Amino acid sequence: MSTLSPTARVILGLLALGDRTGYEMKQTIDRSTRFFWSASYGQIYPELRRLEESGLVVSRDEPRGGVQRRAFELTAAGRAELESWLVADGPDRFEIRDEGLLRLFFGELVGEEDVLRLVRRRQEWFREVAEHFRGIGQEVFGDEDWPPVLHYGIELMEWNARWFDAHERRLTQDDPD
Amino acid sequence: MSTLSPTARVILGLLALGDRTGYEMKQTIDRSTRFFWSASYGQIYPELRRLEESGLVVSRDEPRGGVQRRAFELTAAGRAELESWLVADGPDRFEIRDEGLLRLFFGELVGEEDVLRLVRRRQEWFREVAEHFRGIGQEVFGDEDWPPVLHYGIELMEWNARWFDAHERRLTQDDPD
DNA sequence: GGCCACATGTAATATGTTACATGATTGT
DNA sequence: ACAATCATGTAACATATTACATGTGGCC
Repeated sequence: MSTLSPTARVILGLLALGDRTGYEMKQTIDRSTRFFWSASYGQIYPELRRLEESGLVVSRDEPRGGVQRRAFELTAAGRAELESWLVADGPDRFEIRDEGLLRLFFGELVGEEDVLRLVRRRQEWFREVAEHFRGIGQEVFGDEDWPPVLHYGIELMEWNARWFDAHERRLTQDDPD
Repeated sequence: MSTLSPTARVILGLLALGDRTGYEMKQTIDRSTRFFWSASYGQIYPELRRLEESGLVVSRDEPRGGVQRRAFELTAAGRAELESWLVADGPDRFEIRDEGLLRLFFGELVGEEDVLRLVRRRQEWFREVAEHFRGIGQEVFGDEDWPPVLHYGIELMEWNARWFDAHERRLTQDDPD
């Protein structure tokens, strides 16, 4: 019994939400889960094959005109697997890789102005990403309710921007210059 | 000219901050950068060898009694490489992998009570991690000033806990049950 | 004719974790 | 005697990105 990778579970989830092809899943991922769980074609297609081999999904060819197209759907086993993951109690993987924080961590090795430049770039970047997320929200959901995780993403980016605002103030205030 | 991986740069940075052996670096990483940039022995030791091959660090044997021990230090080239990274303008890698958010994303596939259980577990978990970070701060820095990134980590965990508090309220309020 | 969106897939490479092997020293 | 800490390292495996190859169909 090989435990499924989180990426495999994303795929099962996307099938449950209505996606049918690898291409579609990649698009959904880029518009929604990418921020907290990304995946590339190089993962998606091989994973779909593995999932079919283990009987959690089935596929059939459904070309659109001359464009080849393979549509997947969950089997009963796949749906069961998905649901047992969704309600499980186990610890969730939580990882951050943030090169900017790394540079801030090593800030004492460079001049104050360099740290300030870094801090200001981050404020800007986080605000841009927040705006980008809002754009996606408008585009995909318009005036309907936006999904909680989209709000989470926007608010997290804004929190970060504010944290770096505050950090800039700390740096400029207690500095004799 | 092979561009250095972020992990290689962490190593250069830790050398600049005073670490000397792979073991020491691993410890520092586990106590400080792990939260936003982790690394295992399986990365550290091979990376040190590569860095020495490219002339950015040098090592010599410095056994402590009978315990073998290899102490590294930055070369001029290594220090230059480190500093040029620290002041560079390029975009910083920023990645999150959060399985809990993934489950929240798929929340509509399960019952409300299951989502609520997930949300409450996250509140708890984020508060525990915040406490864990505070513990590290006390242990390593005591009453001295704590580094900005440590505050960042604590505050980020607390922000998360509060976000999930608020989300719980949203779920229980506009629910007819 | 040319570009973009749709669509699938692989190979090479990069990155990272886990488990294991080895052994000295310190403290209980 | 034994556990914990100091210390180095590798092999197997897992995970993920990038670049490439290939082709259709719709639109301007």
